[in-house]
Amino acid sequence: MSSAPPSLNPAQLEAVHYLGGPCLVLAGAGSGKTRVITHKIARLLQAGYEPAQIAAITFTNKAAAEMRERAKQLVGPKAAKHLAISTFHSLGVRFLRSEGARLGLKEQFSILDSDDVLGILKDAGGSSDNALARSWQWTISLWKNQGLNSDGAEAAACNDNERVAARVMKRYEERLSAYQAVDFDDLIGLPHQLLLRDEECRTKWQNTLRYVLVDEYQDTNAIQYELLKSLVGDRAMFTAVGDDDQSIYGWRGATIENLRRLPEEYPQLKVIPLEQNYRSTGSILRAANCVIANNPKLFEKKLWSDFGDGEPVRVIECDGEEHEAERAVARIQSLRAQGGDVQFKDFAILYRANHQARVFEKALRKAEMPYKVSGGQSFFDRAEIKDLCGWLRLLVNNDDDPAFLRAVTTPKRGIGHQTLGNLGEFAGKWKVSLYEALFAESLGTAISARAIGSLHEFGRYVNDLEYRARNTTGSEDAKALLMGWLKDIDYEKHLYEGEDSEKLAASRWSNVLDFVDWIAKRCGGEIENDGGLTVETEKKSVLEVAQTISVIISLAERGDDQNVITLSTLHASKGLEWPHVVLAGVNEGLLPFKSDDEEMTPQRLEEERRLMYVGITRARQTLAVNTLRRRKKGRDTVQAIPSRFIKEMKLHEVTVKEDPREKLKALREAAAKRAADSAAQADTQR
DNA sequence: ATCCGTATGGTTTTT
DNA sequence: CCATACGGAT
Repeated sequence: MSSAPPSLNPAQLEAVHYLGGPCLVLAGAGSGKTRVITHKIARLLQAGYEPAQIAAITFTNKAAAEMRERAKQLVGPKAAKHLAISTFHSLGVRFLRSEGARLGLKEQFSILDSDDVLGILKDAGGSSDNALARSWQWTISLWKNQGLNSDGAEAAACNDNERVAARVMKRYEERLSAYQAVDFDDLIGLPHQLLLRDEECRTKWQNTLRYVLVDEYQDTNAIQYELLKSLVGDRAMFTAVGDDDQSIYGWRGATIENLRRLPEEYPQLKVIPLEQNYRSTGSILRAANCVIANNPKLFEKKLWSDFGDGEPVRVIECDGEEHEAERAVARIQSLRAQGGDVQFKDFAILYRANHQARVFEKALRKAEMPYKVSGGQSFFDRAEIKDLCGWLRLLVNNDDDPAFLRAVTTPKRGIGHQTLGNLGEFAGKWKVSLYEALFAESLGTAISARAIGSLHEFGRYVNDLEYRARNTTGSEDAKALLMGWLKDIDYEKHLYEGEDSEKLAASRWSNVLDFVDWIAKRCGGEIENDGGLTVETEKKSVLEVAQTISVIISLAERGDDQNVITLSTLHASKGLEWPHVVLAGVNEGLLPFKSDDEEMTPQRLEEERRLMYVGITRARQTLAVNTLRRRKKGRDTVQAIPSRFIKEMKLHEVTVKEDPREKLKALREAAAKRAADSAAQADTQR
């Protein structure tokens, strides 16, 4: 974290204490926005609001958890516990759990993730083509975010593809309601619809959440804005915190229109810019300001800090990708060699596109330096692992409906959406889980005898497996049990049938085997040779291990405490900071990114520039900007020109009007580093 | 028509 | 490196 000042600065104070009406805090990078939000929460409590009446909305679970943690330190655990700090989506879940009945949704509805949705769309649209199904998913999501249902979409469809998508959407809607399931878009869209049309409900919620704070406001999309508006009502007691210069999710539907509209729709809006930065040196901030100055401004804002100039921003010219990676490695080594307490975790290498990570990974491995690639999809996100986790979750908790749906359909066992729809309806009527409904006496009234047969068979199998999982301990037996299970459900065959490429299916199967080993190992009982001592680890049942999987996953996904170099996309780096940052591949075509088939509009370029701005402002002490002289394009290497953003940083037009002694010191250090750098570089080139 | 091989080229992603 | 696209072969 940045070194926080002992007290709030005047702008922060104003933002915290203004409770009189709608408020927009323009929080520049590193300006202490989380601090403002948490202090404002404390201020609201002081002003007489109940914790449960204060909502703070973020975009990611991680941000929400962090916010709650920070609030806890300020207002104490008791109050913090009741604060409504959550993501847009989990607020939607909470809303629908309590109000869903008004929409015919049972309390225990299921939430589908995007893989689930893809599967349903392929099924509903009768296509096994992933790309096609994904394009439907994309189109449908866009429609939903405009507030359209399938009828509206049908009318709005302007070409054949869209008309097909609209028809698929119709069937998709039917499936969702039959399964008593919603997708991520519904978590925002349905509450919005309900608030709009049900006055009683609207009043109730406006009285429940009396003050709303929104973090990363520049990332909201059109429907989130509408939801917010109906949530705060005419009283308009809210604070939006955001930075138009860090809006980098336009391609995902986020719109800075929402920032433009705010002062128009709320003329009494209080706008407070936070311009003092507590993160970066003067050189870094100057470069950032210069770059962003090329964008038309929505609100005037200029970052400054009183840390002094620090190291100048360095532009590093490289021959090609490999050379760039070598130089980055050399740079890290030389900065560490300079002494001080420079850790691996103090470094980040940031790039535009994921594939750029490869070369760096290779170079870091070669230099035996530890690193992590953030943003790369986790082992547990793979479809095959999610399938198996679905089964395990069902064993742990029979009433986990999404897990039930996943397990009952993987692999296909003659239980189709018709049957599941009926089962879902039945379960909804009697307010029981799908699994419970399975064994109900009166199920015969809702479902054909044949289907009941398959369902009962499935239920008995799950029951039996659960029993065995509970009573199997030790890794040997556990492995046998798990392999037996996979054989029973014929999962390997399922993989090979579901995948047209044999190679891919084989790699999926090998992931499955890894997963089995991973669980089995945790069941213990193995004789381990630990430093000459023979230790028999404690035995656990398969079911016990299954119970802890979600915890283990969340632990594995974190790992912020590890002392490793971070490799990350610029997008994923937003909100984070490192003492030393390397921006990789800052060349025309890559950053700003230019695709062959899409035109570079001014808006596009502006978003790319904001991306550059985000990258620059991640750095606390040193920033290196890499350019390539040649870059790989497919087979051959082509000439590459430095990004226009480099010129925009105006690194050479700097007139330093700081303490001359500071300047001298900086120069000396820079010279020393250059020497060390080129020495290290010469080394690696040997 | 379908399948397999090689060629080609490559954004960004949370819920 | 991996996914998709397209062309040649069956």
